[in-house]
Amino acid sequence: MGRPRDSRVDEAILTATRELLAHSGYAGLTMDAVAERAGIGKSAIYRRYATKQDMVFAAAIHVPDLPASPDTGTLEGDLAVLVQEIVDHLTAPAATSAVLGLLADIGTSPDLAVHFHQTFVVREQAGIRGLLERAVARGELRTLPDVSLVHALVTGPVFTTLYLQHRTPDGLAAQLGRLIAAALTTEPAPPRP
Amino acid sequence: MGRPRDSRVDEAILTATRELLAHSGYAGLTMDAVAERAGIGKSAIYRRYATKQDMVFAAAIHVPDLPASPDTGTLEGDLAVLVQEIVDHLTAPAATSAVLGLLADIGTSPDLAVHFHQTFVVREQAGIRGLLERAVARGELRTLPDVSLVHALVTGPVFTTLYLQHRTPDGLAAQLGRLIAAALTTEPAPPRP
Amino acid sequence: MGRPRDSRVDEAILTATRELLAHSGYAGLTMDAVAERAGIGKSAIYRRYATKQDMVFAAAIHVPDLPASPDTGTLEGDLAVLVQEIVDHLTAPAATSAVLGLLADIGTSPDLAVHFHQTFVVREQAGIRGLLERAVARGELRTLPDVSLVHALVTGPVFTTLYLQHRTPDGLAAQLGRLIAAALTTEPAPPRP
Amino acid sequence: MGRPRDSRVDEAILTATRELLAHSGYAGLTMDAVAERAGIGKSAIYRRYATKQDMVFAAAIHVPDLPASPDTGTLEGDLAVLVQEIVDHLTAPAATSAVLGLLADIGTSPDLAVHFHQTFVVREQAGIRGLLERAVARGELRTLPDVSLVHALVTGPVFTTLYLQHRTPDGLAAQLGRLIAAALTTEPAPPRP
DNA sequence: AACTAATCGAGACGGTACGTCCGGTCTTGCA
DNA sequence: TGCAAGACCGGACGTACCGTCTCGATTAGTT
Repeated sequence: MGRPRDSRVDEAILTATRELLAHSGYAGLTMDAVAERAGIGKSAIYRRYATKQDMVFAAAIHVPDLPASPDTGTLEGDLAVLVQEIVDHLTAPAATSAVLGLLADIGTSPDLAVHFHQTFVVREQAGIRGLLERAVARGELRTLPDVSLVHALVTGPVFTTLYLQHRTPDGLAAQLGRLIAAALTTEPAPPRP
Repeated sequence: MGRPRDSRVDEAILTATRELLAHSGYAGLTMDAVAERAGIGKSAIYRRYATKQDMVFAAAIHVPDLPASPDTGTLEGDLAVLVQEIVDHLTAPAATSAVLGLLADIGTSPDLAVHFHQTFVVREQAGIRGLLERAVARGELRTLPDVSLVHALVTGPVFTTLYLQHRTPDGLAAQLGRLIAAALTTEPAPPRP
Repeated sequence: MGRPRDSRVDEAILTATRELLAHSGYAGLTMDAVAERAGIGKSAIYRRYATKQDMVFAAAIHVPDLPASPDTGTLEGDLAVLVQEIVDHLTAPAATSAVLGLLADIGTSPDLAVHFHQTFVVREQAGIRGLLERAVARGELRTLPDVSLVHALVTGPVFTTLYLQHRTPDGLAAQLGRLIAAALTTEPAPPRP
Repeated sequence: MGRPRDSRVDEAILTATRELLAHSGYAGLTMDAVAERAGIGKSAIYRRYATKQDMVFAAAIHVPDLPASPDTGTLEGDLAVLVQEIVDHLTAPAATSAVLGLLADIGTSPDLAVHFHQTFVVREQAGIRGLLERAVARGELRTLPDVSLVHALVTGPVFTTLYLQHRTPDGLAAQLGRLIAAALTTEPAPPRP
């Protein structure tokens, strides 16, 4: 009952957070600054998000009902599409500085850790599993590889490129798609007799 | 002139920092807490390190005169050894929480960014370049691959495994060595005529 | 036109305010707490009272159509009755903590100041004036003393006893009545020739 | 050990508090405003005073080593001097608004209550006791009156005049001295046989 | 043996962000 | 229109931390 939440306030918070993230980065983001820019009171923020981390997560980690990745017909194509999706997520101006900040703060709050895991690990691994099963069905793969390992191979290089090398990931998706497909389809050397 | 620095103070700072990093994480680490635990004054810290980041870097990022990775005779072996070195670096109790914190703070300080880049990117890529050149010399590779890409393939999955999946990287080195070697040695499909 | 105000709501507000005043004091009194305890909404309060001060005033300062103090036949007796009335007003559990809070907030709001003055100063001084005029008529006093001064002599000691000394004012009315009557009826020393 | 408190900071806090009290009153006084005006950090304030009340008390209730009131030779004169001292205390620009605010907040903090009592009640009553004993020794009084009662008679009317009537207490000291002396020296009517 | 100069522990300092709390206003839907 | 529920803005509170600074007390090397 009572007065319902004003959806314009929701929007204003998220927008202001994204703008400030893009402008000042995660560390330079202030709750008061968000409130002021959004033209709202701090209480309106804390009514929605318990901590700064929660708010940034909601604002920066744009996770709609991720549409299941399309079937491109080949393992390599599917992988390339998946990598490109991840790249697109992480290169959104707000996300870039937020992801690392949140990742660093995970040690502080178990809640945040669970939330992060659900979004990035569980969700992505589900997509990867589907993708691999299609490859098995097609005959590209003989057995289903370790999903966690493929997840690491897919997301890891994107992280390194963005956050360690600070390079623009142009062409990364295609390259990674090809390389990972090659790695997975190569027969491991049979154990010596 | 004047009184020389006390090397026991150096030790006490680094030890206390490592212990507190392992116990409270990067975000929970306080300069006052380090000083108290080390039994020293804050001025002794700031005489040595300009910022919290500098101190943590010195304490957590154990970078001795990296001994050039040994030649194991195969690309796969060399890659496995390299991955294992990276894993060992990052799984040191203090490093785990420090690396992400520092990475997140890089946006704040250009100095830190340069320092980090020198240590992680330049150094590792030099090792990778050598490793790949050996493989070319052996005939395992026909041409020298893009070093940045291989760097991403080598370090990225380690990051994902540790910081996203929060799994212990047992056996990761061997698996990654095999997969990356396979990916690099597979001939890319020739363009259709 | 529309729905008439619910008198049970009026009662609930006043009762809750008094209970909370007695329990938490003026500073600890919250509008939300009053609403919750009264089982009503905050709008019902603010429809009746513009500010917290107004509400507390209405709840704590019990001012009916003050029955003119009876004529006891002597100045001393009249004074004692008046003091006792003031004591009774101020020792009501809710009033004790409210009066000081309101007095302190007077600087903030001129409206409250006027309201307070009307209730405490004007009203009481009117009573005192009548009382003194009776004494003049009786011959107990030769001239009418300064009403403000007598007002200060009558109300001040009650304040001190309650709010500075935190003592129960047992017997205070009788004592004050006797002392003030004595002071007023004593001939001031004639100016020396 | 360590760096000693900077006495200029002490001064700056007290001065800023007094100025703001005189300008904005007790309710309008903000810790941030005090810090800003004093040109210091809030931590410097909270290192010295646990709460806003403590700070205001220290700043507004100017209580040096109260010099024992002089012996004027008569009870009336001694009383007038004492009243004037109290008036002077309370009419200091900072004190006027602070005293009521603190008095109102006493319910919140027992510490503050004790502090207040020590300063106003114990100290003043000690002065009054001495004054009355001198009057007994002189023969002006036959027996020592109730100190609490005289305390109420002395301080109460000042409170009423300042805080209820909002009048300037010109001439109040002389009037009160005369009236209270008269009240105390008048023989109570002997009980009828 | 005195002097000089830098170090040391302790802790105060300015500044800034945090998350909480309240007062007074506004907005729902029900009666 | 009244009412309960509760969201909203604004702004103060007291806490915590960073990096700087100031003490008095060491502790070398230099006169």
